[in-house]
Amino acid sequence: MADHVDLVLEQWRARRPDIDPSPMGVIGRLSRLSALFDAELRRNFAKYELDRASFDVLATLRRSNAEHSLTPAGLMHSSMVTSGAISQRLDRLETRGLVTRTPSETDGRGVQVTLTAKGLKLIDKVLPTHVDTEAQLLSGLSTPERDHLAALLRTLLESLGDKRD
Amino acid sequence: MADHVDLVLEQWRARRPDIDPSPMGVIGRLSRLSALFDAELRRNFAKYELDRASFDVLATLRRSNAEHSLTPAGLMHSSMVTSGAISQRLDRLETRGLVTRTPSETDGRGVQVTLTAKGLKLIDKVLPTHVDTEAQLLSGLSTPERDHLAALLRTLLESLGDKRD
DNA sequence: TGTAAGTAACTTAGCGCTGAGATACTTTAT
DNA sequence: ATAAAGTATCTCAGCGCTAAGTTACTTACA
Repeated sequence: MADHVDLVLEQWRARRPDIDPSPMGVIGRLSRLSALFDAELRRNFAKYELDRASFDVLATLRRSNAEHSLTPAGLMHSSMVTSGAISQRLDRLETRGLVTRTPSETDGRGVQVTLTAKGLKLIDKVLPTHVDTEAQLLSGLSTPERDHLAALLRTLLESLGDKRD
Repeated sequence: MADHVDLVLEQWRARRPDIDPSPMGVIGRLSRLSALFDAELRRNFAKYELDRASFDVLATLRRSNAEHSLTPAGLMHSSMVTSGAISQRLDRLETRGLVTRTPSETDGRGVQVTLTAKGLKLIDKVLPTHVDTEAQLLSGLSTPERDHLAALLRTLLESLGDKRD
């Protein structure tokens, strides 16, 4: 049994036997899987005229609180993109009537982003199909394997300083 | 102990208790790690006036064979991007004198891409620092944990049809 | 042999993101 | 009270990618 990364590792060992390429065995596979997952999840989003960026914002608002409401800064922290990207995502979602921007009552600089009824309806329709797609993508592993994988990835994230907030 | 994804899972269980969000425990962490790794590797590439795209091409040529030479199609298959992206990457690398494009002798449509001496020197300088950076990123796991993680990721890649070629 | 289908590489419009910077408001310190 | 520093959001030029389409060549077959 061998995947693409096994070939790459073999090639490196042949051409540069002085270098231990084993870290690529983890990081190469991880980034390859990430790309494959992304492509597949995108196919599902497209059925609902969504992309990853829009889905991320809608889903983050949906799960955040009962009001489905956050600041742009809150969305930024959750999404790992810059503030400029959030502004542009919100422009698109606002144009489509899926979210609203309301000035903060307490802070003149602040804005509150809230799911509209239309946005709520859409994300609640897409979410189950999204989770189903993810489950499909993981169906090559048994449940204990999946749990073990999640635990290893969590250890790694924690070692890199990933925090709850 | 909890990472950012644990928080997300809790939020989903609170807002949508009818949906089992556990697939996100794997896929969410995986894509988060991929983004963190990418950012850190980029910092290293930047020291050598490289980006991920250029590094990928140079490294693929370096490990491919003794001539350090492939077709654009070969580079495309290895890199998971489109043919248009490869054309543009090669434009940039050719302009910098790191690779050459030579017409194929047997196929009038074909092109052979080869590392120049300058390109070879650069990739051989960057490669050890790249692997070191990767090893650093994985230092939160023990060696057996790393091996186990690589094995689980390989199983998953194989289940998704990832092949050696 | 001629032509249709297939293949390799390239071109380009459009897209979303980054990084830098601008704007407007708030907090802190004097 | 006022200036300086800090914060929240937005704007925009530039970048690399995708998707669609083009060009040039090769292969298969009628």
